Amino acid sequence: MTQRAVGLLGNALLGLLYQNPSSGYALRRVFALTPMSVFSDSPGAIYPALRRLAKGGLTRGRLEKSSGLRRRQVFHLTPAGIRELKRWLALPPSRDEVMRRTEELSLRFAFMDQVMGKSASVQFLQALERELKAYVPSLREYLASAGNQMPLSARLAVESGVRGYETRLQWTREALAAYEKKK
Amino acid sequence: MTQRAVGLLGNALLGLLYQNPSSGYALRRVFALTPMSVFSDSPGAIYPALRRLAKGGLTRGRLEKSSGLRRRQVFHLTPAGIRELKRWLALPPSRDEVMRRTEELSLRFAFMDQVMGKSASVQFLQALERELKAYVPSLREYLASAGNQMPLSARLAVESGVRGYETRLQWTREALAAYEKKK
DNA sequence: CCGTGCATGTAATTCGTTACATGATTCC
DNA sequence: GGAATCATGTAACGAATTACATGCACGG
Repeated sequence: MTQRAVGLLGNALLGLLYQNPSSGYALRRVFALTPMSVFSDSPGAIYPALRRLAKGGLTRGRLEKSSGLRRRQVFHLTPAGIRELKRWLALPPSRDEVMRRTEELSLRFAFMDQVMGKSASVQFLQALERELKAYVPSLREYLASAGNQMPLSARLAVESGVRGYETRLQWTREALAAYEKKK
Repeated sequence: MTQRAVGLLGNALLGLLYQNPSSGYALRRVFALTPMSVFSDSPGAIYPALRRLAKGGLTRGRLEKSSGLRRRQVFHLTPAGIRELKRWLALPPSRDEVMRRTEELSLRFAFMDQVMGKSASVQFLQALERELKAYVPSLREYLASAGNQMPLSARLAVESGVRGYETRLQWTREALAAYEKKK
């Protein structure tokens, strides 16, 4: 049982490598140049993470000598790596993630269609909608009861957070509609 | 020059202690029970952070013996602590923060009225609006150009992120209007 | 007397950040 | 020949997570 967690960065790397085997440098550029910029593109984060994945048997690197450039290693997933990626993607969105780790949920969902198929994506969205529908009202209640005694900027800051969750809830509905229309 | 950074958690603690001196336990409960739950309420995070602040001369603890409970330390800000808090709050929202560290911006803004006054809050919102107005279109462009080749769930995930920024932009306008009305 | 809440802490481990270091190639 | 880009790494440090440990007080 290789039940050790690989961390969020590790899973992000697995997801990207599933789509196409890449070098560490190519992965860094994805983090630097696309909206996946939540992750740092620093070599001190990426290369050790890639090494951990390889050491855990989840990826394997192939040394490319062909191009005239400096030796460059292209990583691809092993069967164990694919298993780990699927295990992670199959996790339903937890309450805790919905409340404080939205980034991780977005990342999981982004990979979902390709790796798990549309029906998994729909199930994920339905579960997410359920959780948000339960959470948003409790935040609104907090704001209604505690907001009056708060300074304006503090109240507005909380309001901004609540609006974020409400927007995400609205988004799940539109996303579900998009999957409906596809069929 | 005590120019060492105290970290996001450190600044959150300074802000809370400015409002009212508290024990570590009381601070933990704030993180556990209010929407400030982005921060962990684990003792392994809070107590070492409080100790760092005290060691840096930013806070001082007073041992309370009065209550029958176990000895309990109530921390309050020193003048240096207030200076550090104000220095942090005076930072304008950077592009990088707008893109990837929204939490920190929200936290700064939440404390702003009390510590820096309304005009600082308004300035902060104006700067934030400027940055968001510049950033959102570039994200929309990315989505328009790269979105077509992406799997549906990936495109929707990016869309969710963009919507978040758009919601925040809308919020800055309403927040500015709220300050206008107050005058 | 046992669980729950108040209250504070430490140790091991893991991970990210910052900064530094190296080396090849291409373009000007 | 020097800058920019491709490409990979390490070392020192800081900080969070998890898990454990302690101890008082109160209600049932």
